[in-house]
Amino acid sequence: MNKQDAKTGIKPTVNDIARVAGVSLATVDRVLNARPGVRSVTIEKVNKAIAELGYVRDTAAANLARGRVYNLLFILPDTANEFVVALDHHVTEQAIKLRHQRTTLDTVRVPPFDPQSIVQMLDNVDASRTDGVAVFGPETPSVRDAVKRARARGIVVVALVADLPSSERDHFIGVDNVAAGRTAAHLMGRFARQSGRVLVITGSRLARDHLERRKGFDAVMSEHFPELDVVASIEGRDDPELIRKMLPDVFASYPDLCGIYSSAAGNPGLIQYLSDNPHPGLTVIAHELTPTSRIALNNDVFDAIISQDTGHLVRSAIRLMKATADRQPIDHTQERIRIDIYLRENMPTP
Amino acid sequence: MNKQDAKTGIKPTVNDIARVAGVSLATVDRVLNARPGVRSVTIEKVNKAIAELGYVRDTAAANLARGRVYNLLFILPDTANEFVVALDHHVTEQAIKLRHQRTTLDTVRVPPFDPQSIVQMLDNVDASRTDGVAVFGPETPSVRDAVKRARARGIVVVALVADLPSSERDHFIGVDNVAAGRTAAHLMGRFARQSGRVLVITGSRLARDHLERRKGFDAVMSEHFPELDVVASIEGRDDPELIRKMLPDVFASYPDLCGIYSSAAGNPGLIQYLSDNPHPGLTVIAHELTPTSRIALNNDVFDAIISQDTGHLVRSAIRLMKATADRQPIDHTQERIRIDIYLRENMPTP
DNA sequence: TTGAAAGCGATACCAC
DNA sequence: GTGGTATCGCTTTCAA
Repeated sequence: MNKQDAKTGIKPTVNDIARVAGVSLATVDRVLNARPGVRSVTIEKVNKAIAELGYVRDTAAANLARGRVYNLLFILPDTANEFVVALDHHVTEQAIKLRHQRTTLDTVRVPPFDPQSIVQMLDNVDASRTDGVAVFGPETPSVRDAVKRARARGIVVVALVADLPSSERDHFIGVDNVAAGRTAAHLMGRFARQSGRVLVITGSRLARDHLERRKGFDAVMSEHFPELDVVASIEGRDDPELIRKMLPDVFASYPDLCGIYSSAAGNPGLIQYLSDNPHPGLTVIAHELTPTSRIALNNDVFDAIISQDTGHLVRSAIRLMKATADRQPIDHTQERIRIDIYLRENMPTP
Repeated sequence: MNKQDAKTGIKPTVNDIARVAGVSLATVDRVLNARPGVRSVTIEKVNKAIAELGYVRDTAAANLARGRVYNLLFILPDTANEFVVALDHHVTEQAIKLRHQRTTLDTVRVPPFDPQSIVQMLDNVDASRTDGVAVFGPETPSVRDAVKRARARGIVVVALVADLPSSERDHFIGVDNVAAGRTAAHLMGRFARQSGRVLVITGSRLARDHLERRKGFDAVMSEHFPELDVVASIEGRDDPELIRKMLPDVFASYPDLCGIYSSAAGNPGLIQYLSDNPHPGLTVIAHELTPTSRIALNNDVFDAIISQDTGHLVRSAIRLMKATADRQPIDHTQERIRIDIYLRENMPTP
């Protein structure tokens, strides 16, 4: 006897649809996956059954039958800075974990601040071997076009950390950097012990995330903390050594410097300088919780750190690439990357 | 021809094990699932093949074959406070999402601060119908014992928000509340505009999370900010109306009050009072980002909010209960709940 | 244009 | 103690 009496409110399956629609399993599958070669009358019947039963596909079973494998690629800048190292680390970690879940993760490193390398990487991605790519890089016209080309080939492309809005990437995984800059300014304003000058250290004019932070920082400083004077920023190019060398001049020029906002990478240079030349009363706010910045926070060299969870960034990128590739819905609250504020007291244990 | 030549480095399956070990599928399964009735010699053979091939079970396939369904239960205090409402909301949200992924989620509400109701609920949980329970409640000897009994029956029990360490619960999902209290103190110390008195509003002496926060707060205040004097705390029992009524006396007693740390629930009462009786220069730090506290932050009634992500709490609890029920490994970095600090500038959009 | 039947990887019932 | 085999929900040849 057939399990006809499955009216029991349990989950309907493809078999139920086939029975109700009076067609075969194969036909149900054709309709379900929009495959050609089905009369529209039949399509109607099947769709009616689907709606009637409230059918929802069991993705796990589908992937099993299909032998579905997700091949994802991360394109990261080839810098030694700890934030990128942390991202890379998390990709590797997920890679070994997801190997047993039909997912492969690869990472390629391209020269930093070099749009052409990214373009080249993107153009080399083979749609038949790669389902999705996560890109952390500058937004230039050439990158934008390469992203568009990749997407046209059917590859899912997401922007990581720094957005590439003009490229029509599938998703952006990262924080609102304008808000991050505003947050830094708010903390600077409330923490600064006196009025005086404030220095901003930026990274590159090419980096969208850096520009946005700067913008947000300036807005809040001028609006809410007029007693603090933001002086011309220095461009550290994420280079610790360069930053360390630039600082003596800055302090010489502004004896009343009371705050520094390190909005990009290169923190080790700043920390080195400040450790060698202590400036008590100086309020320092930097980005990204890393082994080095963690120590600086513990030693009162930094007063606060604005951060984003690298593990979350990577896991979120993976989930979004898979969901997009499968045209599945997204849980936006889970994917929203928060702007973390860390003080000495609330750092997570390493 | 058989797919003998699967030496291609691809994932080994139960079939590969059976072939290599020279036994049947059924026997492989017996060994894999530690079922009785297999000679130790045979067990050896199979285990050897498993190790040799580096086999890892495909959970998706296993759950499909098994018809595995996860039935999980959340026990939450029956209060109208927004934090609990948010938790409840996320449980419901996940419930409808996971319904299509072999998972059912239920919530029961028990009277707040009432250990006996929790004990009753726990004792009534049927191990044959429920795989795991997440409990948010006070740590009392009776609750501790009920948790132990539930676990003895084979039910996974996790503590949510407030830990129940003495119960030997399977996991705790929540923040380090001592550190949260320390964080609040650090912010209070840096934000307070002058020296003076600081008030702490606690919830219940039964609530472990409240006690821990208080402990952390006091420690940092006395150690780092001696210019601020923490006065005897008031116990608000998470009751907005009660809190509102207690405040006039407090302000009368301490004209130099310069800070309030609202360490538990009941914020609406505090906000109401402060809106009716503005105290410019007063630094207020509260817990949990909710619709109400969000507005208070926006209106400068609150200076900062210490929070924990309710969506993350719920998703994490679910993942942990499932993983524990299946004896699967856990990604601790993903499950760590962060102590969030929110200023007006970095609140996530609602 | 449609259907029958063989899997995907793992489990479980029923024999021997 | 072991092995054969149907089954889970879905996909995919191969025929008809």
